[in-house]
Amino acid sequence: MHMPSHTDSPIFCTVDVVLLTLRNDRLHVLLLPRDKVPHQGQPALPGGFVRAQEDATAWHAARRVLREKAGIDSPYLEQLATYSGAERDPRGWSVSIVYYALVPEALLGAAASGAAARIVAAHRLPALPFDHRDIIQLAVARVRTKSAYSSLPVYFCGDTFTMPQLQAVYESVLGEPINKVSFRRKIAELDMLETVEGEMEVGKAHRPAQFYRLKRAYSRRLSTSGKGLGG
Amino acid sequence: MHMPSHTDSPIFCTVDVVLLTLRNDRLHVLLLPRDKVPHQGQPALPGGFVRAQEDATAWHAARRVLREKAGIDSPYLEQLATYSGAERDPRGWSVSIVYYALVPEALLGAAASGAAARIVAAHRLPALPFDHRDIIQLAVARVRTKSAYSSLPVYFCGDTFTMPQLQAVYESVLGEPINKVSFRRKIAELDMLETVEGEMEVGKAHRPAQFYRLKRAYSRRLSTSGKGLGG
DNA sequence: ACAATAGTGTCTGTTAGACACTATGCC
DNA sequence: GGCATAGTGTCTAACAGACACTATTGT
Repeated sequence: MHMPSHTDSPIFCTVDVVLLTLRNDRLHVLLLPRDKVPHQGQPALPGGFVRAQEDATAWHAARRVLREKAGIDSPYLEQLATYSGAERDPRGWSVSIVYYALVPEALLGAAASGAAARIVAAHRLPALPFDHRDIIQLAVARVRTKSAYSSLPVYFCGDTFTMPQLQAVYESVLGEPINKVSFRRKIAELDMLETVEGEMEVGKAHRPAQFYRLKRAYSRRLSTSGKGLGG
Repeated sequence: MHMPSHTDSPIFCTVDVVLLTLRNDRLHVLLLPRDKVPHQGQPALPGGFVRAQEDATAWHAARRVLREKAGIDSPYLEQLATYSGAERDPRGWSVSIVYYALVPEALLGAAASGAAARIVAAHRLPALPFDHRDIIQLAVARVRTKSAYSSLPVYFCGDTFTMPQLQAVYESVLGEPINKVSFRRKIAELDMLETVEGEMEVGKAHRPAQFYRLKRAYSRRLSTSGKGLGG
């Protein structure tokens, strides 16, 4: 059986994670200072080598990296794309299997606030090493596209939320206002939410809003409607 | 600089290609007998090791593999997903960056008919090694989804085609009939086709159909409409 | 009572699909 | 002329967005 020998195959295999959250109604991404050369100390996507002994799959490697480097266990962690080639990393021919995660800002504030973590606006990225800028832009594009016809943005919310809150989240992700009636129709159509009985948002000087949560069946799952939302 | 040493990192990196075409109004996939163990001789997706010295990126590796193993240069070759893990290949921890290609049946007949190439219906797959069955099913699902709102199926056609031919292609890919008026409205909306002046389909005992081709600007590019087609 | 936002009923313009009609080749 | 399919005009039902109205809190 012929396989490339280890000496003539300097391909190294990594995972990178684009962790997205909403802050001030804008998509933000988590950057961490690189702990290794090249670009040591510079903000970059959390990433690391795949460890064949430890990680069952690249998905598990991404989950481990996110946990080890940012202390975050994201409920939503999905493959984005794989970047590869001879030129993207000065150390040699590299493969980076990239995942994206969506988390509520609250979860992120508690966990990743240690170290020198930076949460930067996705529309105003600083200079980034490797092809991390392209990667983030693809992740943002993917999330926007998917959000138009699915329950994806729910992962930016906490366990419970009101309709106006959820609508604001969708509007932030899509970057445009959504008709209130249409929005509620679409969400009802997806049939993924249930009311949190009795619980109401209180303390505001107006009619209180009903709290909702994802139905058990849809938890950690993705619901899609045929037609798309907003626009 | 710490990198995993070659000895403790037995990860090997491959590409696989799902080449899809339409035959008898059904999606079919190209399978080739494996030239190496394991599963030597069994039909499987064309694939091979990434060659760091030769391939600029995984995309180039996929193009090379398709060219070397099937003699095909596909105009459409796009990344599908990356499969990885310790269990999927008995040789060890593997990464397979998977691409999918769309070609007209005519192009395929001429090129890949050598050797023991098999073109099998995607809905009746034989037993396949590794996770190739899952991979093909993902590719088919991806093509169906994308076809509903884009010009993707045009890649199954030759250089020129009539509207009824194109509609039949969309119907085959989506697996359901499409309203003729709606279809022509959508295609016109995409604004990606131009008439081939004068050229008409002749020899049939009925009114001849106009031939169309992709506009130069849209050649090799993908056009998407907001709303989706058919259904 | 009033301000402010939650939530709903309804109207209207747009659009997708059904249907029917015309167009144009071969026989 | 008859048949078969290409291609188009038009009606209708479904749907998304606009608007306006009611509901319910705090002050």
